[in-house]
Amino acid sequence: MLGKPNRDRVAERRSATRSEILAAAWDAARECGLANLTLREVADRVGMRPPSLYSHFDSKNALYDAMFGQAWSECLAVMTECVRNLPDTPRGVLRSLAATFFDFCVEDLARFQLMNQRIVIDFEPSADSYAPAVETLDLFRNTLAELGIRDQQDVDLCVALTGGLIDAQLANDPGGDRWRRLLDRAVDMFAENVGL
Amino acid sequence: MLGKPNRDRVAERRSATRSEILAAAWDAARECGLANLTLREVADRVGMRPPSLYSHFDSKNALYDAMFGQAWSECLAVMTECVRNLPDTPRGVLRSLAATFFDFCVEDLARFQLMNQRIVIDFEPSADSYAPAVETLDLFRNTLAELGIRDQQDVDLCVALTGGLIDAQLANDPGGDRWRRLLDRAVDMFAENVGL
DNA sequence: GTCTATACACCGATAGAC
DNA sequence: GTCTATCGGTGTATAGAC
Repeated sequence: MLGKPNRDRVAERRSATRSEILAAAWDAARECGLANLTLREVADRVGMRPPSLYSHFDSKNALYDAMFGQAWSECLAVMTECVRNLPDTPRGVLRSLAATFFDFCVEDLARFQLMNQRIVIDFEPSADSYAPAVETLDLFRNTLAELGIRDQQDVDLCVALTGGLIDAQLANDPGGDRWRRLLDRAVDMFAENVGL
Repeated sequence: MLGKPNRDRVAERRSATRSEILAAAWDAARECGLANLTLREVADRVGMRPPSLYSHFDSKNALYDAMFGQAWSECLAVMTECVRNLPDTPRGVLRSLAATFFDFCVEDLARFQLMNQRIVIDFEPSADSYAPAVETLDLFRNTLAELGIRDQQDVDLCVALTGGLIDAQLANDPGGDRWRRLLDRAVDMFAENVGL
C-alpha cells in the first residue's frame, strides 16, 4: 500500500502564500493607514488579482482577524521573553515591563491601532485571535501579582499610565522620544504610589 | 436714501441653517461613528438632498473642519468656566482641571475622536478651527504655571496621565466609571511627584 | 488556485433647471 | 438655495472559465 508522504508540499505552499498575503497586508496598512487598507492594494503587492485573495481569506475582516492574532502573538512572544529575564528589584521589573510594551507598541502604528484601538469599526476579533491578547494580559497581571500588586485598581492605573504615554508619543511625536523619556519616571511615580 | 436695515434676516437664516446641518452631522457621527459620517446621512436628517449641503459647506472636510472648531470651542468654554472658580489648594486645582477635561471628553466619543485622535485621515484642521485648541492648551499651561509647574516634562506627564485614563475609560468601559474613579488618585500621585 | 468579468452598493462632487 | 440627474470613482464580493 502507498503511505502518505511525511511532508505535505501542497499544504506548505498554501501556508506560505497565506503568510505572504499577510505580510503584504501589513506593508499596505503601514503605508496607507490601517483603516484604508484595501484588497486591491494587498493583491497588487503579492502580484494577484483581488478576487484571488478569497481563496485564502473568506473576507476582508478575516484578513484583519489574522493580522490581529499575529500582532498579539508577537506581543506575547516579546513580553514572554521580557519576563524570562527580569531584573532583581521590583521597580526594575516594572520598568522593564513598561519599556518592553512601550517600545513594541510605538514600533508600528498600524499594529498598535489594530491591537488597541477600535479604528476598524466593523471588525470584531474571533475567539482564536483574541486568545494571545488575553494570554498577554494574564502574563502582565501575574507578573505584577508577584510584586504584590494584586488590586484591580492598581493594575488599571498602571495600564492607563503606560497607555497614555504610548498614545501621546504616537499622536504628538511619532518617531521621536519625547514621552519615551518620561517612562521610567512615570513608572517610579506609580511604584511609589503603590508602596513599592 | 434707503438705509440698510439693522438686521440681516437673510444672513440670520443662512447661519441658522448652517447650525442645523452641523447639529445633524454630530447626531449622525454619534450614531454611525465619526469615520462613517456621510453627506447623505446628514442631508437626510435635515430634510435636504445631498447636493444642497454644498451651498453651506464647500466639501465634506469643510464640514469636519467646522465640527472640529465647534468641539474645541466648547471645550475652551468649559475649561474657561472651570478656571474662573478654582479651589484654593494646588491639588484641588489639578483635580478640578483634570475632572472637567475628563468628563468633557468622555461625554461624547465622536467629539473626542475628532478632537484628539486622527481617525479621519484626509482631514487637517484649518488655522481658524485650530485656534481654540491652541487657546485651550495655553489656558491649561498657564494655570499649571501659576501652581509652579512650568517644566515641559511635567506638563507632558500630566497630559499623558489624564489622556491615558480617558482613553482607557472610553475603550474598555464606555459609559461606566471604572477609570473615572481613579482620576483623583492619579492626580494626587502626579502632584506628589512634582512636589506639590 | 488564479484568472476575467461583473455585480452591487456605496461615496463625494458637479451641472444645470427652477 | 434647493432640486434632479448624473459623473467618476471606490470598495467588497461572486460566478464561471481555465
